Amino acid sequence: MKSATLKDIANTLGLSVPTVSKALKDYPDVSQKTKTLVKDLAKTLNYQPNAFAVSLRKSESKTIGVIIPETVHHFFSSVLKGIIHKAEEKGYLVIILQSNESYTLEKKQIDLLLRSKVDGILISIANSTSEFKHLTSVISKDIPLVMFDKIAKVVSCSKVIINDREAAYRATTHLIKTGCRKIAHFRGPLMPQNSIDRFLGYKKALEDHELIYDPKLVYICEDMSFDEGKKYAKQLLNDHKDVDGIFVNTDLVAIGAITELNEQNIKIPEDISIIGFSNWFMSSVISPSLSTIDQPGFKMGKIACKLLLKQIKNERKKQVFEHKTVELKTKLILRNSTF
Amino acid sequence: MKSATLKDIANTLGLSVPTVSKALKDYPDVSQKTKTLVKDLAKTLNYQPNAFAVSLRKSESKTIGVIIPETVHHFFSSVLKGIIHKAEEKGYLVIILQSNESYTLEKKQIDLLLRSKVDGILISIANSTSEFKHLTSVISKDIPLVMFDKIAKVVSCSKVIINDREAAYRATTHLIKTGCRKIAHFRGPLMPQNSIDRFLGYKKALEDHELIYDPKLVYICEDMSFDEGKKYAKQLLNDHKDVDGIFVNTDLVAIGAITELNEQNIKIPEDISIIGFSNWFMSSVISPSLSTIDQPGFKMGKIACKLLLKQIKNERKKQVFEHKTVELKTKLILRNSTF
DNA sequence: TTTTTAACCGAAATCGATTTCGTAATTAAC
DNA sequence: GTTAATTACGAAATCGATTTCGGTTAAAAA
Repeated sequence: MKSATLKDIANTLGLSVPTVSKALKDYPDVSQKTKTLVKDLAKTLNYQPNAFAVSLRKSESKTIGVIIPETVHHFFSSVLKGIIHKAEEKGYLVIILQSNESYTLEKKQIDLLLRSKVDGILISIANSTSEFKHLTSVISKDIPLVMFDKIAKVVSCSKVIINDREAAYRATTHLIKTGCRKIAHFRGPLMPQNSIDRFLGYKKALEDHELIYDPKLVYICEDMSFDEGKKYAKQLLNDHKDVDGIFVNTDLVAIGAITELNEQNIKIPEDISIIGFSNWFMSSVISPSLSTIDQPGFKMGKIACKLLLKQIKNERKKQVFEHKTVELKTKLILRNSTF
Repeated sequence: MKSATLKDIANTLGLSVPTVSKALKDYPDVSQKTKTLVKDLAKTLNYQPNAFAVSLRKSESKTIGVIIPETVHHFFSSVLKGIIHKAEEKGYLVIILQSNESYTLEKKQIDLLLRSKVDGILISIANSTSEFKHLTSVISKDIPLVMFDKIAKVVSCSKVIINDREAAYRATTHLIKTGCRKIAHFRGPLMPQNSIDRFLGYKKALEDHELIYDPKLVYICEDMSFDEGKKYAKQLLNDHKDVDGIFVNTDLVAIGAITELNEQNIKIPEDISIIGFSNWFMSSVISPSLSTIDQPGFKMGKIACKLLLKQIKNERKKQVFEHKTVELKTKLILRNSTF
C-alpha cells in the first residue's frame, strides 16, 4: 500500500501529471472543473506530495540543524524548546545533534548536516572549539548559520547572546554592595567567550569598587560539574579562610559549592555569600536557595531560530542579509544565598 | 559555487554519469584506471552525493522522528541523548518534536513526520492521548514505530519501558518496612499507563502488608509540577494529620512536597517519610535528599532507537519483525527522606 | 582466421514533482 | 467568414543519482 502519487491521480482521471500538479496548486491555466475533480480525488486518496521529490526539485529540505554541547542541561533544553517551537510554527523541522563539548565531534556534525542538506544551522559551540574553519566553510557555502549563547566573535554571522560581562558585573556588584570584601570566582574553562566575559565582569566590578583583584581567588572549572563546585569550595576554604563571597560561573557548580559549605557548617550568606549564573530550576529549591542571573533560554531559542529562518528566506530571494547580533536582557534573581 | 555533481565529474573526465556513479561505488564493470581517475577528481572537488536525489531514489531519508511530551525535563532529555547517540552511531539523524502533553499537537506532529518521510518514529505519548488511530495508522503505512516510557498497551509495536508497577511496589514497601503505617500517594493524571501502574504498585504493596488502602489518601496531580507538590502536601497535612509516609509519582512533585513540609517544620523522615520516582539530579541535592526510584533514561533512549533501527532494516529487507517489549531494570535509591 | 569470452562503458528508465513552452480547441472580434 | 485572442491541456526538460540492459572493443580460444 504505497501512498498515492500525481501519476496515480493522473491515470485514474485520464489527465497528465503536469495538469494534476497544476490543478492542485491552482494554476490559472487549469479549468475549474478539472481542478475540483483533481482536488477531490487527491483528498480521498489522501495525497501527500513526496517530500524527497519536492526537496530535490526545489533544493530545500524545510529542515534546520542544531548543534548544542549537551541536551541534558536545563538551559540548553530550554533553548531547544524555543527553537523547535518557532521552527514548527514556520513549517520547519529540527534535527538535533550534541557535540558533548568536543571540537572533533562538532566538526563531524557540521559535515553531517551539510551532507544531509539542511536549510540552515544553529550552533552553540563546544568549549574545546578554538578553530572555526568548519563554521566559516558553512557560511562560504551560502548555508545560513546563526550562533547562540556560546559564540565565536570572529565568525561573521548573526548571533543571539546575553551580555555575560555586564551580568557578571551586576552579580559581583551585588555581593560587594551587601558587604562582601574578599570575593572568589569559580570560572569556566579558558576558551569559551562567555566564561571569559563573566570573568571580566567579575574583575571589573572589583576594580570599580576599589577591591583588589587577586588571581589566586579565581578557580578554573574544566567541566563545570557539581563535583567541581564541591572540590573548589573545599580548596577555597583551605586556601583563603577569610573569603566572604563567591561568584560562580554556573548554577550547578554553585550548588556543589553550597553543598560543601553546608557540610562544613559554613553559614550562607552570613559567612559566605554565593551567587550563581543561569537560574536552573534546581536553584530555587535547594537550601539555601541560590541567588543567580536568569538567562532567558526559551526566548533565546525562539529568536535565534527566527533570525535563521529570515536569513534562509532572504537567501532564496538572493537578497543580502545583514548579520544581526541580538543581546537579550538578563535578570538578577535574589534569593537566600546572598543578602 | 554550487557543489559538484556526478555530471560535473563525468563532463570533465569525458565519461558518462552512470560510469562515474559506478566507479565511485566500486562496481566490477569499471576499470581500475577510471575508478582512480574518478575517485581522485571526486576528492578534489569534494563531491558529496545529493541527499535529496539519493533519498528519492532509495526512498529512505536516514532520518528518524521523535515525539516527546517535553524537552525541558531531566528524564526526557536523557532519553533524547541516548536516542541521538545511537542514531548517530548508525548514520541516522534525529528530528525532535514535543507534544507539550497535547493529543491534538501529537496528532499533527505524527502527520508532519509522515509527510517529511522519516524512516521511523519513536514516541512517548502525551498524557491527554487516549485514542491511538494516529499511531496505528503509522504502523499500517509500514513505518516502523517504537514507543517508550509512556506507552499505549493496545498499540501493537515494540516498546521500551520500566516496570512501573513493580518499582512503585518496591518504593512503597520500603516505606512500610521502615515503619510507615499510613501512606499517602500523590499520583499522576488518570490516563497515562505509568501513572496507573505506579498507583497499582502502591496499592498492592499496602494490601500485601496488611495495610488498609484508603482512596482518600490518593491525590491526583494533573500537571505534576513543583507547585502541585506543595499544594497537596499542605492539603494532606490538613486532611490527615497522622500520615507518616508519601509515595510520590515523580521527583519534581516530591520536591514540592518536601519544600512545604520543610516550611511547616515537619521533620523528614522522622515525622513523614517521602519517596519519589525518576531520580532527577536535583533530588540528590535538596535537603533532605530524596529517596527515589532510578529510571535509566539514557539506556532507554539507546535501546528504543536500536529497536527502531533494527526494525527499519528488516522492513527494507521485507522481513517480518517481531515486536519486542523490553523492560529495563530500575533501582531503589535510598537517601535521607526515608529511613 | 574465426569464434568465443571477457572487460568496459553508455543509453535509457526510474524515483515524483515542477515549470516552461507549445499547441489544439474554443471563443471573441472585426 | 476570417482573424485574433483566450482557454485548457500535454510534451518535454529538469532536479541528481542509481540500476538494468545492451553493445563495442579487445583478448583468448578454437
